[in-house]
Amino acid sequence: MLDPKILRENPDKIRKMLNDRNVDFPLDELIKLDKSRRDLIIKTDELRKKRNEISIEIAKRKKANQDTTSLIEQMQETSQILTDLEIEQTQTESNYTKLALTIPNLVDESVPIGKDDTVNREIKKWGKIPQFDFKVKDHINISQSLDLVDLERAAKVSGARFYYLKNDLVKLNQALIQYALDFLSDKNYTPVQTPYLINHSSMEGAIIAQDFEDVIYKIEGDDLYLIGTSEHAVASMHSDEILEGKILPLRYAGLSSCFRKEAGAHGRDQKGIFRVHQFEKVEQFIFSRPEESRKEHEQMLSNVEEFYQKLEMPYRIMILSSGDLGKISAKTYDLEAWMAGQNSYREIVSCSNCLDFQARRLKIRFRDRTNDQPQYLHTLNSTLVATTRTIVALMENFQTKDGHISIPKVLQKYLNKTII
RNA sequence: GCGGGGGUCGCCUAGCCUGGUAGGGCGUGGGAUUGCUAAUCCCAUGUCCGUAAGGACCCGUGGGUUCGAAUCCCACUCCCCGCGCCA
Repeated sequence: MLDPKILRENPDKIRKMLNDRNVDFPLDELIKLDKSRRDLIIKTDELRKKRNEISIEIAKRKKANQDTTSLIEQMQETSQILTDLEIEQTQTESNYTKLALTIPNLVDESVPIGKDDTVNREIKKWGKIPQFDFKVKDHINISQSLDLVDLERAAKVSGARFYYLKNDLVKLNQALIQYALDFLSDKNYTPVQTPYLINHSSMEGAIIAQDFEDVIYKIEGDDLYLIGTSEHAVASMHSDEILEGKILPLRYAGLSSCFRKEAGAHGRDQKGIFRVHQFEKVEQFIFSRPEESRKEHEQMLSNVEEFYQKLEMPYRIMILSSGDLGKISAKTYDLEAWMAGQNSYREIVSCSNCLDFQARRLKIRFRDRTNDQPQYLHTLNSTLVATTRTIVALMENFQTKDGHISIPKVLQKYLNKTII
């Protein structure tokens, strides 16, 4: 949700954003709805004022045993007009909110403008791309020969894009989670394992409606949705709250399984565990003062870099262009890890600043002193590790000549071995 | 799942029976005063509209009855206690 003040005072800023994002949106209709919504508030407020005045007068007269017939007649009349107006107001309000909830976030000035991912800008490369003196295998190959993944039976039991992890890959999955939690705990993040099912209003606060269809599973018969990431559950954790300014920034290390429909991804990354419906993720989530969110964003990214450097993982950092940017994000960095089996960089981390966009939808505010006007805070989120994708990169980059996987130093103590 | 009790403006609580401007305490912020970090007193402390003056809304949520609902009625929801089931 955008600040309605921008809508009123600077609609061109929004028009530019829609253009930059290459999004169709009936902005004029939203402006009109905002206007009529406010007009109706003024009208109904006036009527309620009148009603309150008469009501007080009736109470007074009743106490004094005076006649109230004409006043009650007036009340009846006023109430009738008010009821009609209220119906109109509720309708307008709901139309406004419905539409306002679908508008995407503003785009940060530092974001490259362009229609799709071809315009994403690389800003950094780290690490040496591994060279092999043998025929490189992809992760599917490796996991099959080491009996680490069973895709066929998963397909039988659950369908495409599901998997059974087996043997040491189960432990590697856990090792990544544990390493990530330790890593963030050391940086004073509060670990939080979230509910995996959340209700509609929480989900709608965290994402935009279209995404419900594309990525979110719904539980039949209940007002519950499977989270696509712990971000959804952590963001809504403080909904409808006014936080004390002094506790900011709030930094959470969210842990959860993640569930995604991956609608529209048919044909892409069809095989293996790169693109799946379920995986585990440790996520950085920050509630920040507005003036500090850009700094926090950079800090999150540098945490991510440190994490993957310690994992000895070659990567590059991209800034997503306006056309590729998620609707709720104002600016997103992706970390793309080198994947030897595919001979290319692939996305494994997404690091976003949502500014006050989610906070407005979820009504999360803060203030420094009791009598201050509460203001919306900023929310930021970034993958630290999404297990399956990082496992793919580890398998492919750390493969050995004899078909095994060597384990990066930082993970060895969690796995209790140096090779799989 | 069944039975019982509950949800009041950050926290605690009054008001509900008997409908008529939601009151108090604590905490917090600001101020006054006192030669101490204490005490006392005053003001403020939910949301929305409005530049403001001001006004409207707010008693878990949504309906209903009524001129008027925190209060009466219905449904839902969450919490607590007991029973049942259960990793």
